[in-house]
Amino acid sequence: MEASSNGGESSSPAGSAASGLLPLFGPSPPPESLEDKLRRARAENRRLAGAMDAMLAGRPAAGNAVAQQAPAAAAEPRPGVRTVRARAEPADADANHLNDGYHWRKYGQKVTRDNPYPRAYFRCAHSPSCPVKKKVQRSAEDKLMLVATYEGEHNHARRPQQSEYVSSDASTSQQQLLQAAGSRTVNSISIDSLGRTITVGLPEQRLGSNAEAVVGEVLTPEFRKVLVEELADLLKNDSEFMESLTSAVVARMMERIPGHIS
DNA sequence: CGAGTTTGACCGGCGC
DNA sequence: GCGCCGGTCAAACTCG
Repeated sequence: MEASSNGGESSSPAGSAASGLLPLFGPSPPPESLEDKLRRARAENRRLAGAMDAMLAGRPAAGNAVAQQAPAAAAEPRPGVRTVRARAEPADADANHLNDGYHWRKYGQKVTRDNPYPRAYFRCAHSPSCPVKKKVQRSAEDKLMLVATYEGEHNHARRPQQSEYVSSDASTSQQQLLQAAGSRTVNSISIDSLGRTITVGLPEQRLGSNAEAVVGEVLTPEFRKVLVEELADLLKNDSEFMESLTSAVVARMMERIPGHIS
């Protein structure tokens, strides 16, 4: 899988100064304030996870995908058809695959006239009960940009999957952590999320300690909050994401203006 | 051995 | 009718 190839961007590339890593285990606050903090963190975590879920459910692509309306100048969008653009990992420069949390079966590939890169055709693996199809093709201008076109709506839940987005339960973090625990010691933990690798550093006093011993402490709402904040930060600083988000919002608003012709 | 992918063939819509 | 093109099929193939 592309996520495990670790070829993606990292918020704190391995080998960089420790200042780039997020301190996880600061000096312990008094127990009473910790409870409050945990409650707050839990609530915020739920809120962000919910917002993210809503965003992703509305437009099926996750990964580092950015869903957007069809360009305003393009032909009127067909109902149930959504276009999603996503930056591919450089390590996957040849792959036409977009991880969006659903299970797809490829049923064809075709070179089209206006694009030197082949277009791949996928059907939801739940077909024929699920009618959703998608087409994935690299952008002719930017070969690292994948353009996916989704047709139809899934009539089933996403499959549980590692390396997707921060979920509201601990399983994702746990899987990553157990992976980390496979090694004797850890000084940072990398989590692939939204197609990016987020590296969270452990404080000095934890360096070299047994990974399994660290896992229990790291599986906390605090840790997950750090993850969500790191994710939000990544997206905030991603000009491409912000640009696409802005155009999507503007398109939605224009749709709601009576008399507006898109 | 089953699930998933590849790839050439085939089909239908569309413009000329 | 013909050719082009996008989309789909299905047999062969690969991989775990």
